Amino acid sequence: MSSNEKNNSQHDYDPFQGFNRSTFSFLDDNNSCIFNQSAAPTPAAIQAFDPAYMSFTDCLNGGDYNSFSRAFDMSCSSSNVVSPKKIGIYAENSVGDHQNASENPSTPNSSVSCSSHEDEDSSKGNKDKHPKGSEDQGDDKSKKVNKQATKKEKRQKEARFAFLTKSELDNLEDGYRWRKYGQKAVKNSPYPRSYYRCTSPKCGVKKRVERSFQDPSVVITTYEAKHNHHIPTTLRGHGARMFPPSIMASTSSMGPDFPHEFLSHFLPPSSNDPAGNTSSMHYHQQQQLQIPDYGLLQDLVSSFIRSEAP
DNA sequence: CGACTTTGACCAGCGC
DNA sequence: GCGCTGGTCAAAGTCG
Repeated sequence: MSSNEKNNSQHDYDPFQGFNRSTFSFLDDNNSCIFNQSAAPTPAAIQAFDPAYMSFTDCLNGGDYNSFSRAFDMSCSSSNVVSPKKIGIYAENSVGDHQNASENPSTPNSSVSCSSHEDEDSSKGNKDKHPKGSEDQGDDKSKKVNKQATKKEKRQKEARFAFLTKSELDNLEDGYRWRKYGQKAVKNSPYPRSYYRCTSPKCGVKKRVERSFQDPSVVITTYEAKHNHHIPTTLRGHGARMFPPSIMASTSSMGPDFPHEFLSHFLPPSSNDPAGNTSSMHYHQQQQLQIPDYGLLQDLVSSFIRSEAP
């Protein structure tokens, strides 16, 4: 079995494998930042996120949620106790809650925030969709019902990850090809929410993109499920330039589980992009995020590869 | 002409 | 039951 097949067979989406030394923020159920890039990971934190010790998913699923706070030296208040579900709530909340996240005073320098969860609690996300006119089509109806039931079961296992990114661009290029299938006005926000679906056949990955009302410079991108394919080799725009060639070559061999979007926020601008106008470029320009060591990225990649190796 | 976006309508879940 | 809201569909339009 190839490493790719192994990836595809994996059930748990472990986006933070290999990111034990990265910089990111977690949000709790109050969308309060419970850990951000300003807090240097402790050895315990590194251990907590080292795939050799425990995967991120395992950590989330573990019984001792407070190990998070210990691991990251977080001074969690009673309301900041971390739990997988509580973290996950973030991705299910309305934009108003996202706004709270972005306006949270505890995250003034937090440029990238993320949350994750298995959405077993996403009752809304499990709702069945009946296409127009399906009621008057006997067999088609039953087929669609079965299809929807399957979809429903599938969705219950799909992880969602939300990223808060500072960018002038709404649709951050992450290397994959997306087709917009909807846009909705968001309550209490002048900015609409856009719905995208991966254009790759049989890939059910979706993402929602919306801009924070409180901080319009913040783009909230929520990913749902994982890609069952690699990044397309033929990309429109500058997508393929988001990663330096060495990183692209490495990550493309990792399989679809690799969190390209997440990683992209930690990458310096690609030297292949003379215009430097990728979303990540905007991000780094605006936030002046310090990349402590470019080699670290290679380490992260290597770490991920090791964690995926049989 | 294919890929993609826009946009109004539809549907289901939820709270009251 | 009703209204609100989030999520999705699909026809029409746009673009390269």
